[in-house]
Amino acid sequence: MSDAPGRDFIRQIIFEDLESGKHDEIVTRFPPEPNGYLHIGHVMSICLNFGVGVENDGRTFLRYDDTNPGKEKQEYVDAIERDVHWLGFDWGDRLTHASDYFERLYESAEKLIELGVAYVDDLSAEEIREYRGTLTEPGKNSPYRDRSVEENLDLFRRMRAGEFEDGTHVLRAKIDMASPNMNMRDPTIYRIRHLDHQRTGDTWCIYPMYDYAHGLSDAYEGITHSLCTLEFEDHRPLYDWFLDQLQPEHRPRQIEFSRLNLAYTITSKRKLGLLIENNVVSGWDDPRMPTIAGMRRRGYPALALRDFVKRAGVTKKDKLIEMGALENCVREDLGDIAERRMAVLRPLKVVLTNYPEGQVEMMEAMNHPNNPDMGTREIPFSRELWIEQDDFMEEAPRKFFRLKPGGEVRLRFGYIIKCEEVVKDADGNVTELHCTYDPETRSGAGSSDRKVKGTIHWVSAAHGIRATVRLYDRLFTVPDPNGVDDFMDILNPDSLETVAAFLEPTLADVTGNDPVQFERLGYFCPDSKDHTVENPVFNRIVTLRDSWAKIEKQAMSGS
RNA sequence: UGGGGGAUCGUCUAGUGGUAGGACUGCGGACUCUGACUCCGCCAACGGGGGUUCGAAUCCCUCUCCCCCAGCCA
Repeated sequence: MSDAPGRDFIRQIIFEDLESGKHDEIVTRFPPEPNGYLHIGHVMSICLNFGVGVENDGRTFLRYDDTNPGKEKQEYVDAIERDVHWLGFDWGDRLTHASDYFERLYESAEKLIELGVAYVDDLSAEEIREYRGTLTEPGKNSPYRDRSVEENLDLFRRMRAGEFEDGTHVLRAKIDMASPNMNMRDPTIYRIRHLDHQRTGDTWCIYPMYDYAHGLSDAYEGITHSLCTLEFEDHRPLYDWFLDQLQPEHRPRQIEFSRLNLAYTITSKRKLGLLIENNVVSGWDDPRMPTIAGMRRRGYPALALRDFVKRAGVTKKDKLIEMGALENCVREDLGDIAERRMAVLRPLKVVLTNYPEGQVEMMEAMNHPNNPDMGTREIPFSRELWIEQDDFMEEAPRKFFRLKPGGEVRLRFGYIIKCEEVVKDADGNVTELHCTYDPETRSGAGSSDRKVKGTIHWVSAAHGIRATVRLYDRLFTVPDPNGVDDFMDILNPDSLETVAAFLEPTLADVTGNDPVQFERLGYFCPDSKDHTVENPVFNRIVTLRDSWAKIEKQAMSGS
């Protein structure tokens, strides 16, 4: 690890705190609320918090911020643990919950009352809002603000005892109703919720608010650096205020960084939930979702995700990162590790008229062009083959290196073939190509060193495996859907395309969901939910870079 | 017309008074039994205006733009 460049502003602060002796151990925490699935934005936070811990031989807690029963579910708790582990991080025995501290938090709240800096308010939610004032006008004090310590204590204990209905009382911090910072205008500390909590059951009917519970939980765990996103910046004075009042043994410091936004995607848990409710996607782990579960199912490697957020960096500037940056990381990782296979997504029949009927040759194919250690496999070659519809053009432009009438092309790991005849149906659609092959040009062993410009992939018609392949695209049509209220209007109708494909036979019995490259097409993996040996279902993780597509695009816009 | 933050190539990011660098994208080329990979090259930025200084992205003044905050959500 070298210094200065490469160290973001948070790591710089931590470095200095270690240098100066302010801390001799770094303790961080990743504190999700279990009210939804983790998404790409959380990957950033996870990598930062756990990364900083690992880099400094420190400790990192996975702490559930479960202070709001009703919104939180065990399903989400389980998903979060799975996702963090999958990303490659481990919290050891440091799995905690804000709810672990409910008793301590309660006691501290009584202490705030005794200190005279907290009071029970009888105002309704609506009245509190009215009393709060606006961004430009100060608020005014609640008529209940000056109750005695005894009265407050009595009321608060009765709140806990369940004597009051939801919404009738809250405990508030007594700070400053005229503060220019809205968070300091006597924020609520406890509210009444006669609701079972997923962990504490019916033990409590009052629950602490985030601002109160969070800083103290940090303190209880000895967190040194409490890293959160920018929108909590003006909560920091309140975070510090609680610590000032209660003087816990450890004093954590909150530092804020900017969220990571990905172009053409949303990360609001609420909106993601709506996509599911409206059946736009199949669930939290739909491969189009920006959730960790979705990206995992899509086939994005954990390493690629980690690399991506590392490259995005930690700053305080709003980010809207291009999709291409993520895709680049995915390709970069997969390029080295994914074995190559052949598959035809949109089949067109080719008949080799001079190839003996019934003959089958086994062709040797490299599993990876740049890494012989990954071995070879054998693929059957026969008289009738599938090739990609896109690999044939009847009237081809000059730069088209694939098959055209009278033209030649190499079949990858096979022979050079020549297109002799185009067979069409009554409507003029091309249904079949009659070609001849050159026996001297067998891959590897060929006696001819003849070269042709194009090489295309293929699958033997008699041996190909039928499979469903799902092709994914962005979910939205605009770069920043976060800003759009009715996001149903900007959905990409083509975010999922399903095709019936033919796969080379070596793909017949894959069971895991290891990624492979379908040569010339992209990276694919068996779908973790729907794939079976009987009914193979593959997801396209990401396409390959396609410079031909660019040429085509230019030609289209140019003419 | 309150408060808190932020502005560097299209995108992300380095830089802390001394040649504005990297990554992604884009463009051009080499190579190629994947139009992939790899390699080479190119385009491209300090929000505006003043000031201090031999010298400013960096310091000062000023303006502009963007984001966040009025939950008994986190």
